[in-house]
Amino acid sequence: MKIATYNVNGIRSRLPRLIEWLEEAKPDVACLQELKCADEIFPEAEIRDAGYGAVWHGQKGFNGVAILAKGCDPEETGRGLPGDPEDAHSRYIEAVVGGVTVGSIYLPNGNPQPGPKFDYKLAWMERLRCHAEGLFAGERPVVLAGDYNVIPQDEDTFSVRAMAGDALTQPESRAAFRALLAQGWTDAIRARHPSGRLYTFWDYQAGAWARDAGFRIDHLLLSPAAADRLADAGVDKAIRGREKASDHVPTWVVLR
DNA sequence: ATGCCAAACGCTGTTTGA
Repeated sequence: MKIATYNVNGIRSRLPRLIEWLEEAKPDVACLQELKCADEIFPEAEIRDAGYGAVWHGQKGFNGVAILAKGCDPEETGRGLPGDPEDAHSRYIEAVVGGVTVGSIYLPNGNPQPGPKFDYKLAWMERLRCHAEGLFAGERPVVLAGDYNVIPQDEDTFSVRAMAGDALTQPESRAAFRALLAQGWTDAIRARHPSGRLYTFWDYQAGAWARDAGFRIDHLLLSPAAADRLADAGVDKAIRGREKASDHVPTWVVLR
């Protein structure tokens, strides 16, 4: 069972690239982020024609998350991260597919920091930790996949110095990510590739792709029951070099 | 210290965000 996460950066402008990747990579489950479209204009028909059922939590202009499942409809188990009824951002959706609970996460970027956006990021991470604790306690296979907007360690960025002031590398961001992992989740890419640079994002600006100035911010966290089944994990790096590419690339695991 | 870029929105540029 192949489960992928892909921040598409606008599902309508990315649709040909998304369909192409679905046909090539054939994930059983695809968690999408940054749909940047309202619920009523989600391209359900095109995705169904490509062989995927979907659940989505959209938002006009920015944010928006979805879960796609090959040959079936994901069974939605939640939308919106619990813990703050005032939070109107569409950044979390959860579903069960083939006995695996899957969460699609679009964690706040948090820049500029310090400031209210960074405070929102940290509060969101604490809410995620609380929700993840409940999922973890269920002792079932769970995959929390998405754009975490956290560079976990120095080797996950092209330049520690360039990113020193960025919300993605702040000690508070890293500590919150570690607190989540400390519940017992497995960072699948690092479990499979303990060392080396495996970036998942390259900025559109300043020729970042051409000079391989990327970072690793798209993660798949596995509960023990899912980690026991981990067969492979990887990053579809070449996708970034295509015409009209997202600034993120698909990142995936294979579970036995 | 700033802009580099891209998408959405909606209109020939502005806003938002990464």
